Amino acid sequence: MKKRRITLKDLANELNLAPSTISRAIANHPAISEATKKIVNQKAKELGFIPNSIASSFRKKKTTSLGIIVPRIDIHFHSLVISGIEEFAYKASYNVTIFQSKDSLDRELEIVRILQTKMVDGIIACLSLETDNYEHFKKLEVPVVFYDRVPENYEASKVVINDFESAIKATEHLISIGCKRIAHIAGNPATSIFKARLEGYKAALTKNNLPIKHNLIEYTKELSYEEGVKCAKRFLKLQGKPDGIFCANDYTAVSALQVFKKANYEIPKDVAVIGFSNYPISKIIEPKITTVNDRAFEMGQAAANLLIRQIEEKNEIISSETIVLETQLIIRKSTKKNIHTNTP
Amino acid sequence: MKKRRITLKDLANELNLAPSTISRAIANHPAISEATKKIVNQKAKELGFIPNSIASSFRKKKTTSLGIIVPRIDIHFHSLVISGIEEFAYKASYNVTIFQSKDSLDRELEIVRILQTKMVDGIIACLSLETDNYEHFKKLEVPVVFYDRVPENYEASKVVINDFESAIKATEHLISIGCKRIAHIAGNPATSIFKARLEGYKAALTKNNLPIKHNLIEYTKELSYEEGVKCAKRFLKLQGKPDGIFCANDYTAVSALQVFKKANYEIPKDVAVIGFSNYPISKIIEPKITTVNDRAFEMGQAAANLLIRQIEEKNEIISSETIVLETQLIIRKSTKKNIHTNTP
DNA sequence: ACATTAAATGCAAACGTTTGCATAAGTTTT
DNA sequence: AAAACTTATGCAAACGTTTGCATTTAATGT
Repeated sequence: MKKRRITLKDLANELNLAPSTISRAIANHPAISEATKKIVNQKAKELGFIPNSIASSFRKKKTTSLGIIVPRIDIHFHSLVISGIEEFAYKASYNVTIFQSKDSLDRELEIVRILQTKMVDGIIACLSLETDNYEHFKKLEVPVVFYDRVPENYEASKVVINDFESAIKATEHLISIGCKRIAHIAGNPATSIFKARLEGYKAALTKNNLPIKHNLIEYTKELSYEEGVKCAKRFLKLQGKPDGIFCANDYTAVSALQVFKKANYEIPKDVAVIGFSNYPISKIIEPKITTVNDRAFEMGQAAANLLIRQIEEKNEIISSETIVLETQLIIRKSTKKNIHTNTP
Repeated sequence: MKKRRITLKDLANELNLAPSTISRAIANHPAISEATKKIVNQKAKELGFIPNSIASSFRKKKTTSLGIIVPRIDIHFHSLVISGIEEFAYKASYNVTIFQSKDSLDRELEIVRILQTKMVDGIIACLSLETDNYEHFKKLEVPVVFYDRVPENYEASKVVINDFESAIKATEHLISIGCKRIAHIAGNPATSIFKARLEGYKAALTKNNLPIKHNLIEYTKELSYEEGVKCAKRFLKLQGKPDGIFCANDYTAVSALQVFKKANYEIPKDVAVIGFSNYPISKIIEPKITTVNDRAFEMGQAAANLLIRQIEEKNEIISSETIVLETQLIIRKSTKKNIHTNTP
């Protein structure tokens, strides 16, 4: 004989009040006198009343929970974004339900279908690599905010960094320390952010009257460490070797650094290396790697903020909004050519 | 005028059937004829019926969702565990709601309170560093499974690795390659897992007739890279320097490796280094670090599996269960003293 | 003293699904 | 052909909270 949970009605009976009064008292409704609120809350504590939030959600048609779709949780970037989302959501009394698309469109479709069943008040999503149309998101009745990998040619709320400008900044930093032959390890250009980084790289060269040499650009499928090693080795075989390498992420930057180091090139003297994303490894590896802080945590916070604002928006005038976060270049030893450092 | 969502009743009216029949048809109940099931499903698709899972949860008193409490999402270990949980839960049609305790007991208490309101069918938790009693978990009416940092002297379901045995294995590996003066960089012994690693280290020494030297053991608060550097530097100042170092995690292993390398010691010739957890960095850094695979992903899967089994358990005979996962030593260059490698 | 207003509480329906039990129709057994 | 099942469907209540509206009581104004 397991004991039933205490409900509003139990409290009402106990106190000879209407359930509605109890409900309002606990919700701190202004129409209820302070006196009754006090009694109710006291009795609630005494009987160990725990509100049934499912019943509440059901009645109010509001779950105060957000659905998050990420490619994979165990990628550091995404775990930081999720952390930012959770942090903001928690303070706003929302909770966060997570799904991994595993970069599969099929799975993304199924997740969206699950979320359709109305368990969340809003959705934050980073598109899977396979996603090339957004019909499934159109069907959703709740607001959606995309981050990082966002839909193109489709009106939606988004939180992104300015990859193009950031890539220019990074490339120009290499130029500013005297690099003339700057190489680039690129991600898959089918993904907009990697394309933007590539374009930024090219734009910086052009802007500074440096030629774009196609053998100084190497493409990867997924910017893995192993792919980075291959790319760097190809650079190493070139006649005119690069004196600076801008890598589209930090893993490939580590690869480049190690390959050139092993071939007895000095970093940054012979070749400077710059990465992207500020992964933990970038400040541990020797020499520490200059990189672009991609603001993952802040991106999560901004996305949650934007989404919750949209959920709670009274005036439904704004249909979509795009937030572009400012990145910053974190300059470390791998590009400190001209600077004598005496730090221990 | 926003359109209302299609409900079971709408379908029922449309088809001149009772809502109960619709409900059963969609749930594929055996009492419903195949013919009606067909009509119902067809009509459901036609009208775009999406079941309201909140209503269902409310009625069934079952949410098919799990609550996860982790210290921080952006710690690689935990993100791997979460990934394992999500993976298993997804296949079992559960979804996963995440909370970060930020290693704060207060926050853990509040999260438990939130989860109390019955939005989850079960909970997976890694205790916060501050947690020293488990009263708040006792109040929960749903099954709880702990992982990694688990309660002591308290009956509960747990998923852990055998830290003690793993530490013995790691230390004996150092001994097997000829190390005589083995140091240890330890975590905070207040945390059971770090204490177990320390004890395993000591046990291995004793078992192999090596003395336990207290200046060869350095303690850290949180096993950070920076702390690791400090510990390693202290080892470097010793008269009898270590010829092998067993570190309680990979970050401190990287520190040790770099500090000794910088001081012109060769790894592993002069000093061998072994880490713990198999972080990505361990196989990227030069030389790659021998480490203990802590099975984070599998730990998540096992926890989810155990929890869901407990949720769905018909016979409530088993009140708690502990799963100990087998670790494995991943041997890499940082301990390959006697082996000539010709790998490129 | 009576009308008006304000403050506090109660009533009852509603949210969309599920489920035990009843019922109707059809089938088999005797 | 009646009795006993089987099969398929319907009825109606229930889950616990919230909310618009009605009602009661108290307070204020004239």
